[in-house]
Amino acid sequence: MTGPEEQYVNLGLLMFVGYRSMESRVLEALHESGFEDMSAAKARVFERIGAQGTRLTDLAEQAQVTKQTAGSLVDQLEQAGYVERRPDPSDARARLICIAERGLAAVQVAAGVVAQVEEEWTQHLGERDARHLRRILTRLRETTDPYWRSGPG
Amino acid sequence: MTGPEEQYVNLGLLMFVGYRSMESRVLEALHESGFEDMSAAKARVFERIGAQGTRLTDLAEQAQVTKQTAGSLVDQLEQAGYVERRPDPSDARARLICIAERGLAAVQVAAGVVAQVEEEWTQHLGERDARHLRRILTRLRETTDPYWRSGPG
DNA sequence: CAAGGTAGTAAGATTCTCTGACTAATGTCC
DNA sequence: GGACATTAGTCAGAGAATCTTACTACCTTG
Repeated sequence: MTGPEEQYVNLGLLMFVGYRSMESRVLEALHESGFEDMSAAKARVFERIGAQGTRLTDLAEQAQVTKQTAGSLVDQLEQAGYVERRPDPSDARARLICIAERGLAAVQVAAGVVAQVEEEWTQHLGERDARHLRRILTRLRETTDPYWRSGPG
Repeated sequence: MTGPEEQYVNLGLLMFVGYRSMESRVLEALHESGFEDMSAAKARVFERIGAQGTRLTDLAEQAQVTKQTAGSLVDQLEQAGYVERRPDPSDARARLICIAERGLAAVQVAAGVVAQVEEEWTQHLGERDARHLRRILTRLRETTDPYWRSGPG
């Protein structure tokens, strides 16, 4: 009780700091690599597109924005060449949002930065705690992610 | 390629899910308690106000927005009675943003929800992993939080 | 086929956020 | 002490993100 005691910080805030750090790093790298029209909001939708394409409604739910917001962001991503909309063979109302050529290039850059940041974090935390962190956060997701395992398989 | 294998999710995204969950819960409780004019953006600034008051520039830095954005949010918080600006005795240019009466009431509600959510998380993860999570995130903050330990003591 | 639900779009307002330019107080360096 | 750079904060205006309400087209179920 005498030293420079660490004041209490809630877990949500602690996660925010880490999340925000990763986001900034990725966005910064994208801007430097010619993807200057990528923004945080667009990236939050973009990064949730699955390999076989994802419906707008699912993107909206995962990113936790309304369908209209997601739709507007996808419009911009489409015009910028990051994604394309294809008809969904299983439902004529729906369309699958798929990653287009420019999007693939961005994904590669982003994946590189993510790997590097995670490596830096592992250096700081140690292999053991880094593994722990991933495992615990993954388990936490079971209670905090409304979308978790309700998605389209 | 056969089972429902857990697909790789980066640590930033994992933290986002947890952070967002906490934020939603707190905001929801505030809205139900008569603090309907509180928003996520305002809360992100508000929750960083220290016990002795905090300067606008520090709030902006911690919340990772510009001074202008923070200033605008503080204006709204002030008009809504959550905070008040007082002269900073140590610098006539600066003012200390302090939590006002209504703000204290909101803090109490928020603190209650945070405690409850953390309790739920502890139930899900187990005491041991919950402690681990806090410890690891706190340590991670040393590398990810640009404001960390650069603040006004 | 009719009724109700789901996928997505349209229009418009509000909120958040930034850039650029500015004032006033402080700190620094001779 | 005075010139100059720095720091705290505000003003003005634009752009981005987000929401609510309302709508169309398609699907599902009986």
